[in-house]
Amino acid sequence: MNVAAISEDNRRKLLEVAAEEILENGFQATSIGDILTKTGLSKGALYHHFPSKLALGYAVFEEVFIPGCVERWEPSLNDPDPISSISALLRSEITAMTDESIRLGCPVNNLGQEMSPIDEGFRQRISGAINHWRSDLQAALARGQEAGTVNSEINTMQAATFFVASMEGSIGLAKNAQDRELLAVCIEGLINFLEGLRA
Amino acid sequence: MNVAAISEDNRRKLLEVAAEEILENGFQATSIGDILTKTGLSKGALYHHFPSKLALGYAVFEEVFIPGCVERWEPSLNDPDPISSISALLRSEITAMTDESIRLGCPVNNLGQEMSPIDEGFRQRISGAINHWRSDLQAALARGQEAGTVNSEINTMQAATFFVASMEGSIGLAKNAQDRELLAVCIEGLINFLEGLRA
DNA sequence: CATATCAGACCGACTGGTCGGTTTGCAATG
DNA sequence: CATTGCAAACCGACCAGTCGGTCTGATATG
Repeated sequence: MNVAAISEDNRRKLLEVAAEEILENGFQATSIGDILTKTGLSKGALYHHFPSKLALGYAVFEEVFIPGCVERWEPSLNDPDPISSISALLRSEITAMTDESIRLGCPVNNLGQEMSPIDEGFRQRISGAINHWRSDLQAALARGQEAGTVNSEINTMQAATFFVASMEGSIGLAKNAQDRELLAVCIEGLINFLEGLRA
Repeated sequence: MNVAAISEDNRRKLLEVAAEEILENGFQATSIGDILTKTGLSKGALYHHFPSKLALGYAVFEEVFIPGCVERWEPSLNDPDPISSISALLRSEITAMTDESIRLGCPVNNLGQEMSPIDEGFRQRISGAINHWRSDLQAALARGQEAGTVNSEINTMQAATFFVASMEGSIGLAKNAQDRELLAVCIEGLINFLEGLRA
């Protein structure tokens, strides 16, 4: 492995450990020192790759958290019958989520709730990602309307927005309670909502 | 004003300033020093009234955040037609909330999202408060069923739980976007949901 | 009524430790 | 031999929390 590859490897390691720490403790309470201990790297390495803790946080968001979300949702959002495929995705999440991921909640929402009021850089990135999700979902519902799987009379943007809000709220409730059953109850509500949008 | 009253006054001042700081910065990022500066009191005063920062945080939750929530929701939860009165409450919140309160979100949920994974004391208090809210809402819906204002076939606990999740999610979305219009769109979804529960 | 006593309320300097960030220098590599 | 990549020592600021001491006013006593 050449030097450039090793360097890139160290950068990824920093990003991924930082992501774990931020998910566990929040951004502000995440310690640079802890990240270094866990990676086995030094301050020099970290500040070689990232100019500041804030820049590291932004990079974690863009290069770890967002790709993780996109990967999970993309298939359902391109399905001509989005209601069925999203319902299936939701149902699978109930059992697929680990206890840890229930306890830690949604990385994007966590960061948004913590940082939006106090850092405009985070807020814009997170708000942008959520708007992206909303409009992708809206587009999926609109395509569903054309394909005849979604009721043509609904306001797709309103439905997409409410869905995203309820989804994040559901994950948050289950996170606080540390209770998979509560997640299941909320997802049942979400699926009921989606089914109500059918043609 | 006698000594005991002044002392109690200082305790309240500490609690209220601490509440503001926690709401703005989160619990972990709240600095004891900042609270002291804003109150004009000293370390001695704070640690005379509260044994630790954590104990101060618990007291803020129980004596400031929770009473504020209860006060707002209690009337609607005792109404024989909860769907109408909650809908009215939600509609009034759209205009009644200040820009600042949109930016800062729900104190209880903020604290829950931040502290649940890392402090069991906070988690249990917050989880308890949310369960209380859920079961009060469930009871209100059940009374609505008896009074004939709520569809007798719905699962009241499931509806109450989904409502709470969606409500918190809606506030969170608007907080992140710092956008009152987004709050209005989400609340429209919430009201649609409630109207769907009518007898 | 005057004085002594004492406890609760409070002050602020100080402690050990952690924070994010900087600097310096060295080893490996192209 | 110049550059990249990183290690390690180091910096000042700030953190929560402690502690010795002071002040105030209520109560007990003569």
